[in-house]
Amino acid sequence: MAAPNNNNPQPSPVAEPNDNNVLPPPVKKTKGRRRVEMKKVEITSSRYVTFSKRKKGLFNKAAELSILTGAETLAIVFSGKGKLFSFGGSSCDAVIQRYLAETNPEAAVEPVHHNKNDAANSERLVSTRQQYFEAMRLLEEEKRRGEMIQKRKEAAGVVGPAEFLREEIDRAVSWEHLERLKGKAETRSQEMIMHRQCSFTSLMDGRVVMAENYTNNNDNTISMNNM
Amino acid sequence: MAAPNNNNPQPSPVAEPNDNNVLPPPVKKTKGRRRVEMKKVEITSSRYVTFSKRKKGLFNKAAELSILTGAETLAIVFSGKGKLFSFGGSSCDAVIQRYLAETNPEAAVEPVHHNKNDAANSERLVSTRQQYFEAMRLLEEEKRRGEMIQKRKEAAGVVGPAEFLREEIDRAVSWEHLERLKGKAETRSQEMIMHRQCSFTSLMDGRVVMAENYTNNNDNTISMNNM
DNA sequence: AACTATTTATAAG
DNA sequence: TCTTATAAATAGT
Repeated sequence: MAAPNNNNPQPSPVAEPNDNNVLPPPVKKTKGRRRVEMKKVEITSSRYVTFSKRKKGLFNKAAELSILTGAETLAIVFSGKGKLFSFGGSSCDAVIQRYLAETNPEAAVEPVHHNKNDAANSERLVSTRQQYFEAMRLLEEEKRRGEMIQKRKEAAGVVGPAEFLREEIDRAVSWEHLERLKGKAETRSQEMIMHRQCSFTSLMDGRVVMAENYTNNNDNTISMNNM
Repeated sequence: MAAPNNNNPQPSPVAEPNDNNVLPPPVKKTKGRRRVEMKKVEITSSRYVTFSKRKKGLFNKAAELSILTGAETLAIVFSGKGKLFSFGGSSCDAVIQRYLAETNPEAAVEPVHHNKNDAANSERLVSTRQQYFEAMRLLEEEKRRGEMIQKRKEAAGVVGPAEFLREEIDRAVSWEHLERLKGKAETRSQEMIMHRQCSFTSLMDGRVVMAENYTNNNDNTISMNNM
C-alpha cells in the first residue's frame, strides 16, 4: 500500500552492448524484499517495524475479505507488549442489527432506527430497547472520543473530519464484535473503551485506510503507540 | 490493496520479426491476476472462491504475524451464510498459561505441567486447578475429535497424523481464545465445540498450512464445508 | 517514514 | 482444484 504508482519506463535490466543508448544505470538501489525465515524476528527494532507493517496488512486483509464477500470479519492482536489492537470490518448498523437479532430473536425484524419517544409497551421488547439505547450511547461516546482525536489530528494536519467519523464508527463496530463474543458483559463497557488501544481503520470509497494507533489515557489525553 | 493506478503499459506485445531465435511462445495461457474493484463480488460462485482463498490468506497472515513478532493473534470470520471460522495463532500452553494468569493472577507462576495427583490443599488454587483440568479435558476432547477426523482423512489419503495433532491443538487454541474473550462462559463448551465450524490450521516447520473446513455434526459425522 | 526489488497472494482460466 | 500472469505486500535500506 502507500504505493503511488511509479510507472517509470526503464524495463530493461539487461545491460545492452551499450551503444549510444542512454539506459538508466542498472544499479540496484536496494536488495528489495527478501525471504524471511518464519521465526521470531530477533532484532527488537525490526520486530516492531514488522509488527506495525504486518498488523496493518492483516487488518487490511480482514477488511477486504469483508467487503469482497460480505463476510463479517474480526481480527484481534495482542502485541508482544500485551497491547490490544482490534479490527472489525462490517458496517455499524449491520452489526447492531445482528447483535440484537441474536440476543432477542423475536425483536430482530424491528427497524433499528426507531424513534426514541416510541415508548416500550411490550414487556419483551424492553431489554432489546435497552440494549439498543446502550449501543447508541456507546456509539455517541465513541463519536465524541473520535472528535477529540480528530481535533488533535487536524492540528497535525493529517486527515479530514469525514474520515474520522468513519474511523470511529468502525472502531465501535470492533467493540460490538468483542462484546458479542464476550456475551452480555458487565457494562464496564465505558471503562473498557477508555482504556483500550485501538487501531483505527476506515472504509473510504470502498478503499480501506489505516491510521496510526492511539491510546486514550485516563486523563483524557491521547498518546500514539504502535506496540 | 486497490491502488488507484491503472497503468496498463502492455510490456512487450510487439511481435519480433521472429528470426531463427527460438524464444518461448509469447502466448499467454491466462491473463493472470487482475485488479479487482473493492466491492462485493456479485457472481456467487466467484464470491465463494474468493472467500475461501482470502480466508486462507487472512489466517495465514495472522499466523505469520504471531510467529514473526510474538504477538497473539486471533481472526474470526462469519461467512456470508453465517458460518463461523476462526483462527488462533499462539501455542497451546502459552494460551492456557495466559488464560490462567488472567483469571487467577496469584497462581500464574505455578507450572502448568503439574502432576494430577498433586492434590489441591490451598483453597485459592482450587478454582485454578479446576480451570486447568477443564482445559485439559477439553484439549483431550479436541484431540479425540481430531483422531476421528484424522481417520477420515487417512482414508482419503490426504495428510499424516502428526500434522493433525497440531491442527487439533491449534483449533483448541482458537477455542481458548474465544473463551477468554467470552469470559468464563457457562461451560456449554462441550456443545460449542461439537457444533462449531472450524478452519483447521497447523504450523509445520514454521510454515503455516491450511486444510479444509469441516463441520462436526450431531451424529458424530463430519462434513466438509467452505461457507 | 519513503523507496524498490522481491516475494507472496490471488483473479482468471 | 491446478496453473499462470499479475497485483499486492513487504524486507531491508
